[in-house]
Amino acid sequence: MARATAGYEEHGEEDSPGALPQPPRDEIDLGRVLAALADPMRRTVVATLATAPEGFEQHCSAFGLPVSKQTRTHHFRVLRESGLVSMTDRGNRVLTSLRRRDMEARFPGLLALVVADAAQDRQQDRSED
Amino acid sequence: MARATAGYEEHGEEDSPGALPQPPRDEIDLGRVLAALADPMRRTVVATLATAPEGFEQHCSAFGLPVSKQTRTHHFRVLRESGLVSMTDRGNRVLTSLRRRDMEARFPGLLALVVADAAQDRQQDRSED
DNA sequence: AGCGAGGTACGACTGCGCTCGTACCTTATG
DNA sequence: CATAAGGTACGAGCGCAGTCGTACCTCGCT
Repeated sequence: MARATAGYEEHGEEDSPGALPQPPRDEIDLGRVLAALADPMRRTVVATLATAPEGFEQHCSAFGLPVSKQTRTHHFRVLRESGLVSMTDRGNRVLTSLRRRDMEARFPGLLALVVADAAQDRQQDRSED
Repeated sequence: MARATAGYEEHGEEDSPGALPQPPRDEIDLGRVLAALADPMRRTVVATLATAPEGFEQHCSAFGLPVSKQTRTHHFRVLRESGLVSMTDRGNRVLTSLRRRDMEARFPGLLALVVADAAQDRQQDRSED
C-alpha cells in the first residue's frame, strides 16, 4: 500500500480503482515539479510520455531505465507525488500516464521544453557516432 | 577568485571586466537550470529579476533573502553556474542581471512560468491576511 | 588610517536524494 | 501449485546541497 508520505492530504476520492495518490491540480507545486524534472532519468520518462499520443499509458519497466527496479519505483513515486504523472495499480503492474492537461493548465509550455531538450539531446548523440 | 568548479571550461573570453565565469548559451544545461529553479529562494531572485525591466541589475544583498550572506553567495553561484544570471564583480559589490535573451533562446517561456508562479504565490499570501 | 558593509573562500554540520540489497506481495503462466 | 516477473516496503550507504562560523578581501565613508 502506498501511504501518504507526500505533503498533500490523503484524498478518499479516487477516480478509478487502483489509482495511486497524487496531488490535485491546484496543489501541484512548481518547486516539486522542477525538482522532479531536474533528474535526467525522470526527464527522459516525462519526455517519452509527452511525445507519445494523448492518453498513452506504459509500464514502469518499459522505459528501459538503467537502474534497479527499486530505484525505478523511487523515480516514479517522485514523478507521481510532484503531480507530473498519474499511476494506476493493476496488481502486479503499474500503468503510468502523463497528466498533460493538469500540467498545461498549471505550467503551460513546460512539457514542451522538456520534449524539445530531449529531442536535442538525441540529435547530439546521433552526431557523435 | 572564482575557480572553475563548474562543468564547463574556463573561457578566457570575458566580455566586461569583473565578469564572473558563466556557461555560454549553448552549454546551458536544462537539468542545471531546473535544479537551480527548484529552490524557492533562488526562484524568488529569478522572478524578481524577470519582473524588473530589461537590463536591470541589482546587488545580491538587495533581494532580502532570509539567510546569511555566505548562503546567499552560494545561491547566487548556483544561479550563475546554471546560466540563469550574469554577475559582475565590482570589488566590494556584485551586480546580478538576468540572462533573459539566453534563457529565452534556450528555454522559451520558462521565465514566464517562474514569474507567473511567484505572482500567484504573492496573491495567495495576500488573501491569507 | 580606521571602520563598516558587501562578498568570497574554506571548513563543518545536517538533511535529503539517489542507489541498491533483502524481503514480501500480486498476477500471469506453466 | 510452483515459478517467474513486475512492484513495493524497509533499511542502509553515499554523496551532494543548504546552512552557517570564521577568516579575509575590497571599497566607500569619516
